[in-house]
This record gives sequence, structure tokens and C-alpha cells, in this order.
Amino acid sequence: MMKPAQVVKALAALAQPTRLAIFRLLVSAGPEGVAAGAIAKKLKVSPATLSFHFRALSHAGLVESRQDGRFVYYAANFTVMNGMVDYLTENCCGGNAEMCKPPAK
Amino acid sequence: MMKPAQVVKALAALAQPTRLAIFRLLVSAGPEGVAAGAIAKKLKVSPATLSFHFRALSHAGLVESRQDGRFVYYAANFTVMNGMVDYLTENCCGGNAEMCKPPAK
DNA sequence: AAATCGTTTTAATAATCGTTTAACAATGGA
DNA sequence: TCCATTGTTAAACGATTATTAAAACGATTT
Repeated sequence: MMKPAQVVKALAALAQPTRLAIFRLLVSAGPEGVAAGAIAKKLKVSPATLSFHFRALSHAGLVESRQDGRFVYYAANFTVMNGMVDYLTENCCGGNAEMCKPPAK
Repeated sequence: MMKPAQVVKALAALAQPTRLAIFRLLVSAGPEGVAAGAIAKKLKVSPATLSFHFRALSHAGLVESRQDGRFVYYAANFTVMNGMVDYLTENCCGGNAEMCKPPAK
């Protein structure tokens, strides 16, 4: 279970258009991650700005990086992402989650 | 589907300890909602401060209120909550969500 | 009318946040 | 070794923003 402060940090990190876009990109990319340059290109963000935002996301525990040759791959931390979501929806409707979840698709 | 700006707004609203606590309380309470006073008491927040935070949450679409006599009941907006979560996890791992979701409990 | 419940407005305080430019570091290939 | 590539770091600039409390107000119930 995540601590409140950690969740607040993660939420704050995501409450910014560029960082939210970065994170979504990483979420859809999966555990393999994406090279920083590819993200910069796709989102049209300067490398410096991107680094700045990566730092914020890393600090919040939402992403992890790994160096591979000249490239730095960033990947979403799914454990933290799920932890955050769980924290928000914990004990939803007093346990009767059916009430608040949309009908299973 | 929610718009990015709306999601950013919701995330920002939740990125504050008191508001996060309020929202969790409402989520666990379900659609019936909780009276403002009861929340103030439980979270030990002054009425004025609570109103301030409610306003932020309302503005972000995360909560709704209804007046019942002297009481104002606040309830979480589950549609927006789920929309936000879906936005974050959309196309998770390129569609193979098994990779990033914890084993079903 | 009095008591209760909550909102709004105002004011004071404190804290950043995001971007760009330029310099720097590390890697890998010619 | 030298150079191109890939990112990070640091500094500086500009623009706001968030949080809380106090006081006055509105509305409702008894």
C-alpha cells in the first residue's frame, strides 16, 4: 500500500500536460520503455525540457530509466501506477464496487 | 473519453493531501455522499477550508453536491474518476494489459 | 427569533513552475 | 583519436499559484 504523500507526489507529477503525455506514452509502450530521443521527437519537446520532466516523474517514482549504449530508455513503473489507482479507488463504495464501476465491457 | 486538460485538472485537484483525503472519503462513501460537516469533523478541517477544497474538487468535476435541508451532501463523481483512471491506463502495454497489471487477486 | 450549517470574500503568506540557452558528459563509430 | 550523437545539468528569465484563516453573509430548521 502506498503512503498518502507518495500518492500526492505522483498525482502532482502527472498534473502537467507534457508529463501526462510522456507518461501515457510510456504506459502504452510497456515495460520495454522508449528512448528519450524518440519521446522528444514524438512530443516535440526539447531534450532539456524533457529531461526536466523525466526528473519530476522519476522523483515521483512513476518512471524508471536504463541506459543502453548511447540511448536512455524510460519506462513507466506499473507498480506505482497501479498503487496510485488502487489508493484512489480503495474501498470504493464501501466495498460494493459494482455501484461505481461502469458495467463490464 | 476525457480531454487531456480535464484530466490534468482532476489530477491537480487531487494532488493535495487534504483534497485527496476528502476524495477518498467520498469514494468509499459511495453515491449517497457525505454531509460537509461530517467530513469537516472527520478530517479536522475548518468549514471554510473545506469549502475551499470542495470548490477545487467541484471545478475539476470530481465531486458533486446536493443540498438537503441545512446539509450539503458531497459525493464523488465516479464517472470522472473512472475516466481519469482509464485515461492513464489507456492502451496499457500496447493492449497486453496482463503485463502491467498485478496478478488477479 | 435563535441556532445550525455552510459559503464566499478578502487578505496575508509562502512557494514555485516551466522553458530556453549554453555548457558538459558519455558513448560509439570512422 | 576525433567527431557526431544522445542526454543531462546549470543558470536565468518570466509568470504565476496555492493554502489557510477571519469575517461577513445566506439559508434552513425549530
